Amino acid sequence: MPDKKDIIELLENIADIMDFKGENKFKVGAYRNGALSIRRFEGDFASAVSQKELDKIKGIGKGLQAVIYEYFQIGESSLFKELKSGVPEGIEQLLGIKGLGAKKINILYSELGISNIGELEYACKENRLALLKGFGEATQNKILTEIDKMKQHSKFVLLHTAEEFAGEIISRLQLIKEIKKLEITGELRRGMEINSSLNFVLLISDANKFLKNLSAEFKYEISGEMISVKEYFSIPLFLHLTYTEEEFNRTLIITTGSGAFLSGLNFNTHKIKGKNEEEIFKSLNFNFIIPEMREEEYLKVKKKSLLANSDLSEKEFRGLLHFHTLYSDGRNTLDEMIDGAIERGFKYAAVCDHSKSAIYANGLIEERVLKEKEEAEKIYRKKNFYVFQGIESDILAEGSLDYSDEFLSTFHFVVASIHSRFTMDEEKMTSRLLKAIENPYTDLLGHPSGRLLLSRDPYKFNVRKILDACAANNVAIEINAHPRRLDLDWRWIYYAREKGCLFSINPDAHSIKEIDLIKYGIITGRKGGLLNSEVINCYDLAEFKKFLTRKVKRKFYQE
DNA sequence: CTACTTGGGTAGAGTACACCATAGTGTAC
Repeated sequence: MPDKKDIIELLENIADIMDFKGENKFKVGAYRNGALSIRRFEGDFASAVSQKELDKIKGIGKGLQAVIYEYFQIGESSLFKELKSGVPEGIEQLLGIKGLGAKKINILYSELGISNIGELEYACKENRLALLKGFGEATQNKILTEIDKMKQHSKFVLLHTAEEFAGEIISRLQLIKEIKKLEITGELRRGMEINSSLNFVLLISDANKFLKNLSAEFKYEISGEMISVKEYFSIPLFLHLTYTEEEFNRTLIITTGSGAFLSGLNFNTHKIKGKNEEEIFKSLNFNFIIPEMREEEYLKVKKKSLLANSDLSEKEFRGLLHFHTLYSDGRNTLDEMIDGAIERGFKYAAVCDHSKSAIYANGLIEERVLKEKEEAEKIYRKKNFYVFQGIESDILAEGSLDYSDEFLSTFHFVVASIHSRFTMDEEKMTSRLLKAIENPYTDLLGHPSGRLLLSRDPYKFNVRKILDACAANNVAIEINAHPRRLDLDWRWIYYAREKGCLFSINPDAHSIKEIDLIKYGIITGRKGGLLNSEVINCYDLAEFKKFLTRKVKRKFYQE
């Protein structure tokens, strides 16, 4: 039986091909919009289909209904099949290249017969693109750079993907009874934001039997005590074999790394001995350091008080700050999001939908803000759970936020973030951010660098100046927990802490499920040694209210 | 293609920016 996800994918694929073929852009848009409507549809999709009730979903008209019903009935779409015939498969891949859209790809295909990335790269290198009408040297170079980046990025996966992979490996390895003990190690154990390989340490009882059983699960190569599985995931998998407890612990430390960290501590790997990691650190005259913090950056920190092990954990989080709802581009109602927060043990929340200039995200004009605020108060009264009236206000090109000061003053909590105009020189971007930080109503600088891991570089700005300004202006810094962002980069956390900055770790959730992404932000915070006391989400309700009124007066709900 | 308004027809996300070409298009957010 097809499910919601299959239909969304089908509609998006149809839109892509229509776009490539130069179909009417509103028709293409209708398919894209239809996919979005279904993505946001809250009810039971399968039953809506079987009850023939799709016409109740806004954005799904006659045409799309026919496509969906057909797909449910016969498992395919005749429209999609027809569209697809004669379109090479690589076209989809080409759409993934930044700077290349349907129109340009169409020209490349019809003029030069380019139908995949390999051919495109070759044509660029032969200078054939620059000769086409509408193309030039700059475009050609940009495409080459993008292809290069794609190749680099394909060697990594994001943290949550690595975790997913690891889960699959663990469930398969658990079938092999010669494995007495198993532990994740390497980049994933250190909570790195991107991972280039998966690593496990195994304690094995019988090597021959183990290898025999392993070959039933994986195709592997063996070299010394290390087994590598190359073509199972997009990144390689390494199993490090040990046969005694002591060996297991030593290997765990060595493979956890990082290499630079261990050599910086002058860890003599031959001398490593002990029942567990704590003992091993102790025997070498070091305090135990949690895996996440075992990085080169740790060794560069001068202020001793910053080097205590991070005590951040999910159970200390009381405030769910910065999340979205159906009002802007979220997939759940405010009411549902609050239920999600309550279920997860949060004690209060601040809804921060997009502001009015975020048109692409259905941002809120003043009138709609008022409506959401009203609802927030209602929910607060009904559920006896504090719902702060927040906003994620766009930082405009020159640094002002996109509501008047008067209007801004009516929010309980203001996140300021950049969502457009990323390409500015460092000086301009820095002063743009500075102005936003100096705005008296700004409480939090959202995803400070704008990076999208493995996809978009951070914008250029003077990070030190910005972190200094956050400290000076009492503006907290976000560690956006979305695995695509993990922004602020953990490498800057020690510097910010030294300056006395406060932090806020937020899932930027666009659905109930995404609230759980907060754990990746916590891992990232732990990498910088962050303490609960430095994270405003760990404040209790009274402390958080106090934080909100540290600079400006704010009117909370009347008791 | 969809929604809305009207009973057949029309509008539909807005905008900055890079690039190529020297006025306009394509793309991304």
